This record gives sequence, structure tokens and C-alpha cells, in this order.
Amino acid sequence: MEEATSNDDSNIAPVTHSSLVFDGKRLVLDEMDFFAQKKKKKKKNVVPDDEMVHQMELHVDTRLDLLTKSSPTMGEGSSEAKGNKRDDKFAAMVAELHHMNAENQRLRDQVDQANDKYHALHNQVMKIMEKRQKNEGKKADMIPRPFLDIGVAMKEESSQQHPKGKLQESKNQKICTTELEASEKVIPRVFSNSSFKDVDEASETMSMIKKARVSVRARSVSSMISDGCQWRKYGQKMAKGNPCPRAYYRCSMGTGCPVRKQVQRSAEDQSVLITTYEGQHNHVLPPAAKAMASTTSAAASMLLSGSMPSSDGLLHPSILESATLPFSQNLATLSASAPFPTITLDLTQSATNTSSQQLPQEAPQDSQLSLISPLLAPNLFNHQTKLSSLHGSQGTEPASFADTVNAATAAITTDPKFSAALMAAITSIIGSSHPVETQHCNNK
DNA sequence: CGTATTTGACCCGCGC
DNA sequence: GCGCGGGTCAAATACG
Repeated sequence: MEEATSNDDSNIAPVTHSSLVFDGKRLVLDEMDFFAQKKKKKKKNVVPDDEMVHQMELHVDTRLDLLTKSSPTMGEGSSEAKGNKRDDKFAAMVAELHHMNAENQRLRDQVDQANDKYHALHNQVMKIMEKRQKNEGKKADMIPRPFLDIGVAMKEESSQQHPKGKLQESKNQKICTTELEASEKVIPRVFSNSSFKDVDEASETMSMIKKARVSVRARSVSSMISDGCQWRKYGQKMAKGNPCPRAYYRCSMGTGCPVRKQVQRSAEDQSVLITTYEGQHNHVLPPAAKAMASTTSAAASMLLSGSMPSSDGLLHPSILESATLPFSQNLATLSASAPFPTITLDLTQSATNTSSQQLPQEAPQDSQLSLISPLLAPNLFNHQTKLSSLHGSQGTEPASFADTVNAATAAITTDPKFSAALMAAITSIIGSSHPVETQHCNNK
């Protein structure tokens, strides 16, 4: 029935309908003599073709224009003169419309061109960085895969991936070799699809960025690793195969902030807290929160850039081999078989790996942090410098930690060591910004 | 009383 | 089409 009424409206005159939408002054409009004439005209042309509809649309603008400019006290006597005036205005409006259409088209072209240029430039930057990396004596076979078309990669691998991808996450570390072999096959196609060809692809990528997730595994006794942000709990669910419930949080620092996170204890080790971040903040963040937020962005970029394996795998073996950090192995995994591409940063692995090498099994949590943190700065600032020189901007400014992580986003695509540094960054964030919780862990 | 949390209901996508 | 599981909503409740 509602449909019928709305149809009635549109049948009477699209003009009326649109005018309603436009300024909500339908009554006033109906009282105008000019409007009455329009109705008569319409009745004459019973079958409205496209041109007619177009004209009617034009009339909308004309009438609206008249409404704002003409005097309501106009009599009916000078209708002929007014008609001429209206014709003139109508012609002017048509001309203006054509002009605007042309301009619109021109702007669209400009946007397209800008888009193309952006991708071309991005491509060039990546090539330059790649060259630099090679010049710095990197292994020849350790070529990162810039501009990985994750959509393509995921499609490619969807035929190979396991039916229950999420359950595979814990197994990723074991099947890493197989997965990487599979991912190698994708590389040629990846390079051939190095830039986005159309808007659809770009928007798909944008949604991918939004949906990209960063999962952080860390040992914590408290129910949530606070990260400087304000979170509002909006749900809790029992996840299958896990006795511990999964909690859903929404960022409450900004109105309508799309960022969400899930917190869940690991099924295997309930002392391990898995925090999964999704989305990007749409508001200003406190310094403590900035770093984690930046990490999410970095991870999203990393997913897009393809410096990580295509799906369900660990970091590229060469990446791991090249990583000098002792805890880098098994530190980050990527799961693209999950509903959304997810990077898992395993801070517990690093702790156990490190502690198994150097510390007693019951080594406190802060030993992990103290080992990692010193390694962080040189890695990060090294890349900060690189980027600053590339962009030719504020390289001398003392970058905040968050800025550093932000700047790392691009670098991460070219330097595999950087992922390890990122792990360290997050570890130090968790450790530094929440001494209470860390203490909590330590006390246990 | 306003705000945050809890929790059952609901929606949606996916696999069979 | 149906069931399952993940994710979200929103009314009820708790809390400061």
C-alpha cells in the first residue's frame, strides 16, 4: 500500500515528488500559476518519453529557482511576458545543465586519471624500495611481493584452502611449507595484476582494508588487554570448540567509530588472550591507543601489499630466515581463509621460544618484553628514516611511537624484518601502557 | 538517573 | 530448505 501511494505521487508528477524531497514546500509550489501550466502540459503528452521526463526534471529546477526568486504577488495578467521570461530561463537552465554534465564528465575523467597516476606512482615507489633493498645486500631470492592482488590471490587459493579455515589457524605453523608452495604459484599472476584496473576492484580492496583483522595473542590474566582505547561490550558468545566465551567490543571513544574487537581466551592455553581488532578509528586517539590502531592499519596494508603469504600461512620462509630477531619465528601468521584476512601476532610464541632458549620455563612475562623492546627502536627508526627521505618530509622530527608504526606501514611491504619489529612494537605497547596488567601476569 | 554490561533473540552466510 | 555457527541487536539488569 505504501508503494501505491508513493507511486501515485510519482505518477502525478515526478516534479512534485522531487520538489517535495528538495525543500518540502509542496503546498506553496502547488499554488503557483506556473505549476498549474506544467500539469496541463503533462496531460497533453500522455506518453512521457525520456525526453519528456528529462524536460520535467529540468522544470523542477526552473520552478525551484523561480520559487526563490519570483514574487508571490505576481498577477496573472502578464502571463505572456512571464512565459517568455520562463522560456529564457528554461533555455538558460538547459544550457547550464549541459554545462554541468560536461563538467561532471570532466571531473570523472580527472578522478580516473588521478587514480591511475596514484597506482602508477605507488608501483614506482615500491620498485624503488625494492631496488634499494636489493642494493643493501638482501638475498636475491627474497623478493617481496608488492601489490599482491589479495582478491586474486584469495580466489586462486580458495580452491586449495581447507573447508574449515578458522580451525586451521592453529595448524598453520605446521603446514607452512605446503601453503607457501601453493602461494608461489600465485606470484606470476600477482605481478601481472599489479595495479587496480577499475573502481570495482579498488572498492573491493577498500572493503578488504576495512575488514582486515589483526589478531594479537598475548598472555594475560585479566579479561582484556587494554590498549588505550575505550571499549563498550556489546555481546558475548560461546564459540564452538572453546570453553571460554568470546566477547565483542565496540570502540566507544568516537561516535559511530567502526572499530570492533573480539576477545577470547585460547582453547589450548587459557592463559593466552586472543584479541582481534577490526576496522579503523574515525576519531583522534590517545597516544597509547594510536600505536595499536596504527598496527591494524599496518596489517591491513600488509595484507594488501602481499608481503605476507597469500593465505593460511606463516610469513614467507625467507622472511623468517632473514629475520634476525630470535623470536620472529612463528610470530605472525596470516589467515585468508577466515571470513576476512587476518594477521595473527603471536606474542606468546615469542615468549616461549625466547624463554625456552634463554630463560627458565616459569620466566615472568616482563622478561619477554624486556628482551623485545630494545630491538624495536633501531628497526623502526631505520625505516622511518627511509620513508622520510622517500617522501621528502619531516624526517628530522622526533616521531612518536604511533607515527613510527604508521610510517612502517609502507616499509612493511618491502622489508620482511619489519614484521618482526612490528611484533616487538605491539609487545612493548602492551607492556608499557598497562603496567598493572603486566604486573598481574608477573605476579602469577 | 545515566551509563555500561549481560544475555537471549535475531539475522545472515555457509555448507550439506 | 534446513541446520549451524558467528556476529549483532536490544531489552533487562547492574552499577556508580
